[in-house]
Formats: sequence, C-alpha cells, structure tokens
Amino acid sequence: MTVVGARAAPRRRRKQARPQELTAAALALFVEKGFAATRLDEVAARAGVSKGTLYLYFDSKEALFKAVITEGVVPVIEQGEALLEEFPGDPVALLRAILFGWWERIGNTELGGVPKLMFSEARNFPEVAAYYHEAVIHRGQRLIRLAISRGIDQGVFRRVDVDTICNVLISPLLHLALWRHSFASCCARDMDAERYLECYFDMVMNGLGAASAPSGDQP
Amino acid sequence: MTVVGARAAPRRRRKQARPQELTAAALALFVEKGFAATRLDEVAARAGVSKGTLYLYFDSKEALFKAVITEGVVPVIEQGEALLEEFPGDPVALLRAILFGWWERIGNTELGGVPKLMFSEARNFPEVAAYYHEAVIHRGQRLIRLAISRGIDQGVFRRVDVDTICNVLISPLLHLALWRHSFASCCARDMDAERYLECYFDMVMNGLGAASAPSGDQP
DNA sequence: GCTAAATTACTGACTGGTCAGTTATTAACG
DNA sequence: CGTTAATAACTGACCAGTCAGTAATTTAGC
Repeated sequence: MTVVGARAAPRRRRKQARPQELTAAALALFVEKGFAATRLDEVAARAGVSKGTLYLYFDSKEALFKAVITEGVVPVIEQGEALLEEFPGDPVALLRAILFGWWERIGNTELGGVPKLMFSEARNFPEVAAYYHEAVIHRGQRLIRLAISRGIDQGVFRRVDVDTICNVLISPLLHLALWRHSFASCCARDMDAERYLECYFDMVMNGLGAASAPSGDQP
Repeated sequence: MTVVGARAAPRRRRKQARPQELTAAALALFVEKGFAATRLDEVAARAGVSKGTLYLYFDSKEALFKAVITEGVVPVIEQGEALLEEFPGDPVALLRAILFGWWERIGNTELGGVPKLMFSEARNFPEVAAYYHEAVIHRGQRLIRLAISRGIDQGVFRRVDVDTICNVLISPLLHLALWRHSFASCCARDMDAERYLECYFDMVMNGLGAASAPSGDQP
C-alpha cells in the first residue's frame, strides 16, 4: 500500500455539524426500523462517523432518541403559532393554511416520520411522550381549535364540539404521513397525496359548513 | 421443602389451546413494546408456558408475528362483508354500521392494537404488510367504498372522490385506536371515545350530505 | 515560515450483558 | 411402559457502551 489510491474516508473534523447530522441519520433509521431494531453502528455510519464519535455527542441511545424528538418538530409548531397571530380574518383560509401547512412543513418532509415514531415508542418512553404531548400535540390542537372557534364566532362554521373535532381534523393528515412511512414502501400505486388532501379538505369544509346544520343543536 | 407448598405451575398438557394463548400474549406485547423490543421469554410467561413450548408451535419469532396478524383481523373483515350483503337500503345506516362496527369489533377490542403494530412494522416485514394490505385494508376500503357509492346512487350523498374518501373516513378511527395504544397511557384525561365517535360521525355525515353541495361539481 | 509540543475530534477493537433459538431431561397421560 | 407435551439449562450471535490509541488542528518556540 503506497501513498496513492482511494483512501476510504478523509476523516474530517466538524464538531459543529455533527449533532445535527447524527440526529438526522437517527431519525431516518428510527422511523424506518423502529428504535429497538436500529443499531447505533448504522446511525453512525449513515452520519459518516464511527460509533465512538456518536458517544461524544450523546450519552446513550435513549438520549439520542430524545434529541431527535425535541430538536425536530417544536420549531414548526412555533411557526404555526406565529401564523395564527398574524393571519387576517377569513377562518376558512386560516384553517386551510394550518392543515396544509402541517402537510408541507411536517408531513411531506423528513419530519413526516415523527408521528409514526412517537406512536410506536410512546409507551416505551413515557417521559418523551409526555414532553411531545405538551410541546407539540397540545399546541397543535390549540391552533386548530382557535381557527375553528374563530369560524364559529363569525358564523362561517357550524357549532361543533371544538375540543374533540381538532383531533378528528388532524387524523387524515396523520394517516397519510403514517402511510408514507409504512405501507407505501410495499404497496405501489396508492394514496396520491394531492388528491387525498383535496378530497379531505373538501369534506371537512362541507362537514363544518354553517349552511348545512341538519338536526337540533343543544343550546 | 417437602411435597406440599405452592408448586409454581402444575404443567398441564393442552395442545389445542396453546397457539391461541400464545398469539394473544404476543399481540399484547408486540403492540405495547414493538416487535424487536418484545422478548419471547416474556410472551411465553404471559401465556403461562416456557419459551421452549413456544417453539413447539411456532418456528421463529417472525412466524409468531405472522400468525398474530393473519389469525387476528381477517375474520372480522369477513363479518363486515356479510353485513354489507344483507343490509337493507339506507346508506347512512349502513355507513354508520360499518364505521361503528369497526370500532366495536376491532378498535375497541384487543385487536385495536393491530393497526399500530402494522404501521410500526410494515417496513420490517414487507411480505406480511403486503398480505395485510390485501386481506384487510383493501377489503375494508371496499366496504366503505360500496356504502358511499350506494349513497351517491340514491342521491343521499354528494358526489365525492369515492376511491380516496374511504381512506379519509377511516382515519379518525385509526387515530383513536393508535392513541389508545400510545399516548393514552401517559396522558390522562384525553380522547373520550364516545364523544369522539359522535363528533366524527356528525362531521362525516355533514361532509357527505347531498343537501349541502356548495360549489360546481365536475360532470 | 518551520518544527515540535499540546490539544482535541475521532476511531475501532473489545467487553459484558441480552436474547433468539436448541437440546437434554422431566413429567403427564393413555 | 411408551409417547409426547413441556421444561430449563445451554449456546452463540449480536449490540450498547467503553477506552486505549490515532489523526487532524492549534499553539508555542525559534
């Protein structure tokens, strides 16, 4: 072996970038295979480092998991909250912006696997789940709830059970994101996202339409 | 230690009952912890046998997983198909029977964890996922699709994208089932099922209501 | 500017524990 | 007693976590 030839890896020192590269690799693998089935050697390799390096930045596999969750989604929720503040009157447009924004900013990005990961692992990591519930789910519910309430106040939406319906409304988006990271891999030709979103939003708007209140409302 | 005293386990021979007891135990643990994180010793203990006994009935951990999926849900789908055949005219009642029937027969039973398990493990077991897709999901979609189509034909429902909407309609039920087997454990006081189902069905019926068709339909 | 010493990011072989799968043995039942 | 369901001790592969050592970079001395 002489000086020439393809050296396998040039071994760069990039202390700043490492943690993000590692959490990105970990997210992809945790989503694909699940937490327990993911090997840290694999995470490190995907980030272009050795396993030892991983342990320079994270204390344990569980710490890596927590970092994946905490650094990932919270900023997006904050964007959503900013949107709500500044948004002009129309509640239909607001609700559309929130729901489609969720899809564009979370569902249709690398973060789209986070819901699958959290549903899968919530019972194995109750503290992380509690944090996620408080920092992401609860605040996301609030966004939708406020948009719906605004619509009801303005007479654009029917009177519905606001606390409950926000969970109903997010369901089809979650379903689409889950699908993409599970069955989509093995079932070609299913779930065209654009068509799905249009169909979904069309039904939601009709379901909320103030014009079509059919039966007696409780006062 | 003499002959008397609490013998740990009387060691009964019950060849007939074992497989079902083992798959039931495995289902519960796979759903709770995930496939990879579930130990076979634990499955066996929960079924009241030793690990060796498990291997008398299943060739491998993966074979046990397949058995859990295949034996579990298919019969219920068949019940649903029978329902569709015999059901009298009213499409609203039919759709309600299918959706609420799903909740009563699957979502709200031990089988309610199967969707979580399949979403989690689909990419790790593509063949099982393909089977499940064909034997359960596809046939479930068809049930809903036919109910919707019947409603459209009778002028009770709006003209909607039938192929897509069946996935939208099942989403809130899946969401509720997933929730029960994930965050529900660590977040007390959330997702009252009865209220959720009523709110959901109310919105669906308004979303499909022929009376409220608002904008131009394509011919 | 050049070299040597000091620092620090990084590596990969190693360890100890865990767990899927096996096998020798035991006990139930006819 | 013979058959077989069931067990429990065993094995070997695998993997999270460790650490002695190496390579890149910075600093000090000249």
